[in-house]
Amino acid sequence: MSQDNSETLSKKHETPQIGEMSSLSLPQELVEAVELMFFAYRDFVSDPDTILESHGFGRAHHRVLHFVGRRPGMSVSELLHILSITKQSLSRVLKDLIEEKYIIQETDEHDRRIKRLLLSPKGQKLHRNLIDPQIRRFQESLAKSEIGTLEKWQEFMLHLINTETKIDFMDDTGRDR
Amino acid sequence: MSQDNSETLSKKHETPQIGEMSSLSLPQELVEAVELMFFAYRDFVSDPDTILESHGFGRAHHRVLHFVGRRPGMSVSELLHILSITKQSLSRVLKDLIEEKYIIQETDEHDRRIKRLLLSPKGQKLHRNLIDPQIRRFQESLAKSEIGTLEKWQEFMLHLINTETKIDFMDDTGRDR
DNA sequence: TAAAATAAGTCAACATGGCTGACATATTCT
DNA sequence: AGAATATGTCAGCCATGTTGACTTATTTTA
Repeated sequence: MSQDNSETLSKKHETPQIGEMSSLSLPQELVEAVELMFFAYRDFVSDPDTILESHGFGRAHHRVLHFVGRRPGMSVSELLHILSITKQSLSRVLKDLIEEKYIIQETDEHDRRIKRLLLSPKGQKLHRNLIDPQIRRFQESLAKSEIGTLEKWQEFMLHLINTETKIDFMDDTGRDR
Repeated sequence: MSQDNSETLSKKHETPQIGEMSSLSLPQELVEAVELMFFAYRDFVSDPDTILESHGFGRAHHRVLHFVGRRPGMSVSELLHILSITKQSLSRVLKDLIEEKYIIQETDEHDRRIKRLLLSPKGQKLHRNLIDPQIRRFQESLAKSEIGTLEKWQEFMLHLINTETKIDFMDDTGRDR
């Protein structure tokens, strides 16, 4: 990825560039960064789809498996909060996962209204199969990158997220940075 | 529930490789990276939603506006290819954008089957309003990051995407062919 | 202890944006 | 002339988001 240019876009149409028509021009490398977000995220999440499909699950199931796997014993409302979806949306996928015994519910011992969510061994196995290709993709990318890339990438990605989300994320990883 | 396993913050580059392993532990910082992808992408794309909503549009409309804006004069089939969706899916949103005059179609002068897509001034303005908060988010994050962060971030993100997609991305930025 | 708040679950309806299959039309290529 | 290509359309299915209204347990509180 080199930078600069934007004058060398000798395309088929004589194209009015966005920057020219607007009052101010945009930093071109950040417009490209917007697209990097789109493409990288799309390809990154595409890996687990085949596996999910063979189980009759979708990405919503994946997310639930992931967070329950990462934070075993979390309550339904904590899960709702992290996912930022409604309980009716969650309900559909959570029901599937519980019925097919990927996720186990245990009533909290101190407050019997709360149900703690856990992955069954079956659920752990699926979770692992889903995350493996994503970890591998990271490792392959890191192998092609300079030393120190991961740390800078992490730093930048963390800055991109909202403060409220950041709190969730910290809670989720249980560490402070 | 959130009692957290140690994890040495030192040498992150000696991570266990996960080639053919069954129940070994995963490199924890890469599991966290999976979540950074999820949270960062979600918050990143959340910015334009309010604007879109006020126009009665969704994210699908945004993507079309974005790529047509970035690559004016592209054909419908080129757009389909970049978005990796079916023409029936595209049709719904493209129809809206054309009817409401955000996007203009011009028949190609040499092959009258092909329709070249362009943003109208109205479309350019909306595109600009949609991308502005995302650019701003990047800039604010960069301001908090070390020098050289963007380049390393870009490098890593580019490595994450599939080869086929990479070709699209390059074409899209009109460079390195 | 009765009332209120909380946690979880359910039903119903609706929106968005993916998908497939089947066709129609205009245009260009062979 | 016939095949291939680019675009568009109809119809329906599916996953996953939304809102609103309501139920059932259980715990907290006034």
